[in-house]
Amino acid sequence: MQVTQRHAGDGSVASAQTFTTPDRSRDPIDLIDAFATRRRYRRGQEIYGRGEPTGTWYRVVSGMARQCASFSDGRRQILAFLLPGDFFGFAVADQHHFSVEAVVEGTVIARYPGDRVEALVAANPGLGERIRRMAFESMARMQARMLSLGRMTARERVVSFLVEMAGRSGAGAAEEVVLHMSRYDVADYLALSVETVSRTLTSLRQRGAITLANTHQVRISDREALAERIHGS
Amino acid sequence: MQVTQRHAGDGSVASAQTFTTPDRSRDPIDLIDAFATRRRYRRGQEIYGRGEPTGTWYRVVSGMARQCASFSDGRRQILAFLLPGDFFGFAVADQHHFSVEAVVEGTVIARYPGDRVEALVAANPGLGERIRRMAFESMARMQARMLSLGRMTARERVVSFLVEMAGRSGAGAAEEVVLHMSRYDVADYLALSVETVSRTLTSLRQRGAITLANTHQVRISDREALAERIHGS
DNA sequence: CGATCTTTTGACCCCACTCAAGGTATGTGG
DNA sequence: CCACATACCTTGAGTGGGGTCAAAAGATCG
Repeated sequence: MQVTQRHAGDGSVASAQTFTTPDRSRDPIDLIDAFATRRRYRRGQEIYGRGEPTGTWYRVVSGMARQCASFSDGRRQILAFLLPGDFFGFAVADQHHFSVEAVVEGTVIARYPGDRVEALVAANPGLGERIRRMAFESMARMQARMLSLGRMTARERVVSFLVEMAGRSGAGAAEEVVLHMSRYDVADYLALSVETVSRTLTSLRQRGAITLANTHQVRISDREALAERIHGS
Repeated sequence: MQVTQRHAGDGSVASAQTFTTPDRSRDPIDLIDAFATRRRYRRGQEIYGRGEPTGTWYRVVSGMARQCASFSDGRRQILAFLLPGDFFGFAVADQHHFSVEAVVEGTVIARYPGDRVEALVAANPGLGERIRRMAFESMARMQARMLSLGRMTARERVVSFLVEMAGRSGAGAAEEVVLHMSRYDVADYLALSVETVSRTLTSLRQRGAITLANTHQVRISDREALAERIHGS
């Protein structure tokens, strides 16, 4: 059975928080793993949907997820791609406003009961500090995205997406990027049409800025050429 | 002396956090007022700029501020309008990536030394919880803005802006909105051109959805007519 | 009351979207 | 293992929403 990727959601618009954890041992965040449960998801499968009650924390263990908001007319905006180590799902409201779905087959997600996290935080100030820190980092990332969505051209968005993914996936700024998500996902992340994403990648390849080993393996062959297409600062 | 409103920044692109406090007494956040200092700002005056060191918390006492990112080529994106009660300026990085400027003459800002806030949080878990809550609320608001910037038409953005401002300024959802900021600010908040903002407001007025007492006083005369232009959910 | 900034409106244009069609992966069932 | 179905991806042609350029009227302020 084929799981539909495009429009797999149920017409959701959501609200949940996401942030990344750097990997150092003795990290207070690992305390919460004491009461984690894990679950495996298929490609496109929903981890939670719009309207579901909040109160659970989640962390990507392996694979990848997308947090998305969908209009009833089909328009979709991916608010974030969630990579291993990323937390998501905490909200102040009592219902989720945005859904989260697995992007790759076999994505594993850890779940943490919200009340037990809170109890642990109350007893452990270092954990609270850690969570605040993650929240602030997540906010900074969202602000950068608002810039991108609001004031960058199609090419600038695609370039900064490639650079972002290169920086997040590999250790440091690798030149080889594997885009596990579809062009549709990229388009809805960057608020462009699929066709524009495809055309822009083709154009970057023709200009020698990138090389495409196959559809999902991008090599940044000329970082200068890429960078020069992002104006200002 | 006239302070330039447009392009008042120094070519900034920034990173700071913002969130609102609801007003209930016995709010743990008020503990930090013990070591607040206040300052008054002129219209367009910078509260802090891109590149300035972080380590201070801020709260709008009265007036209004804007957090903005500017490209060297003149493109600007306003990330947030900061109203009385809103906190801003906290960041994980050691330098601000985005500047904050006063929007209205005589805006008063309270400043709190970051290390003293942290010390207080360490001694008072309720305060930490409160800050985390504000951060999550801020994140939810940013996610809604990403939707707006990414997937809404010009009219939808203007409409949701008016509704947002009506909800934030008055108590509840007042029908009378006073836009203290310029059309340029609105445009850069919604990632539109000034002309498009102006044209859209004119169009909404002609359709009877809003009434303009003067340039900055908007009355939502037909909320239905407004709402029907925001598709889906 | 002149200078500067803000707002509006008009004319025109272009970047990115839509529509369309063909090619390429990917996966499932026989 | 192959055939078929169902995505997913790319490219082309044409269109349109919102941007740019221009100009004039309206605010605001020293």
